Amino acid sequence: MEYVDTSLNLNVDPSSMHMDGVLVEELRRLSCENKRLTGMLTHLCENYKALQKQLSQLINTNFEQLDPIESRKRKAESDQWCTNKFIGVNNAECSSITEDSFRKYKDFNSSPKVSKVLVKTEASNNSLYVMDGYQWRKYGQKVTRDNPSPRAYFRCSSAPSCPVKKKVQRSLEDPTILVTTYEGEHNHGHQRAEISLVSNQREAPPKGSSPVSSPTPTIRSAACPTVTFDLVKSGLVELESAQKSSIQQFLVQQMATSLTRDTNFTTALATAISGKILEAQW
DNA sequence: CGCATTTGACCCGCGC
DNA sequence: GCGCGGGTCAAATGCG
Repeated sequence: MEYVDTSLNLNVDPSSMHMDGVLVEELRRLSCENKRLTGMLTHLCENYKALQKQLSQLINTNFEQLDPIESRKRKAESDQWCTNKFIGVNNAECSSITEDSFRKYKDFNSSPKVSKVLVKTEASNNSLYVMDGYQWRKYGQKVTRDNPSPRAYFRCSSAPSCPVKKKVQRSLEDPTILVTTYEGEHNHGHQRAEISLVSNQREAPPKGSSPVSSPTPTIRSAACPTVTFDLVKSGLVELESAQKSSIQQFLVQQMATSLTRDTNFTTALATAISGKILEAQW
């Protein structure tokens, strides 16, 4: 796995080298690394903006069209939302969604405990398996009146007592989109990373069925309503084999840039470096 | 043989 | 009370 080396060798031995040259060399190296990280950050921001724009457009244009049945159910859902609100379940907003699109999304998905995820799949893929990092056990399937495609029912099997359930059904308007409805909250930690991939074998479809639905990587938070980004469409992810390494690399880079953007971290780092230098000089 | 999925039967809430 | 539809159960089935 390729990764960004953010480590700093602070074990400077003054007796084994000339301090001035070493420091200049070190500063030069840090400067180069800083430039490289800045470049990565810029690239990351551009990708982020592009994704955000695409998501916003997708939500604005397609939300009502994707699942008109849901529009009819909104009254019932809002009743449930009131019940959930009474229970006192709160829900933090996802920072990755624009305020406007989130408001639309929140209106659409008006229950804090019931979150809906739209997963874009390949046209040839007709399975109802959605990767989200948790283990799910299918306990039922039903053809509903309003939608000819079957609805699959899953229970979270990551933990024995986890109450979370999910329903997966293809959108009536766009069969390549899986409408996944999560109910409840996980009472256990994530077993895998937030971004899950094809390699999640537990949720691989049974033998004989079509390949796992996929790999539109889903980026989600366990605590808030979730939105799936269609990275396939954006062109950021092209091949399944490339997905894992690119996403892992992306995560590492994101962590690195997050650290470098954190003023507390950089201050502490500067203090540590200067402390080490002073210590070495003494 | 154990485990997960499939699928028909059953349960339950809601509207009339 | 009855019918309808969504949700769940559990026996059957299949696979490693």
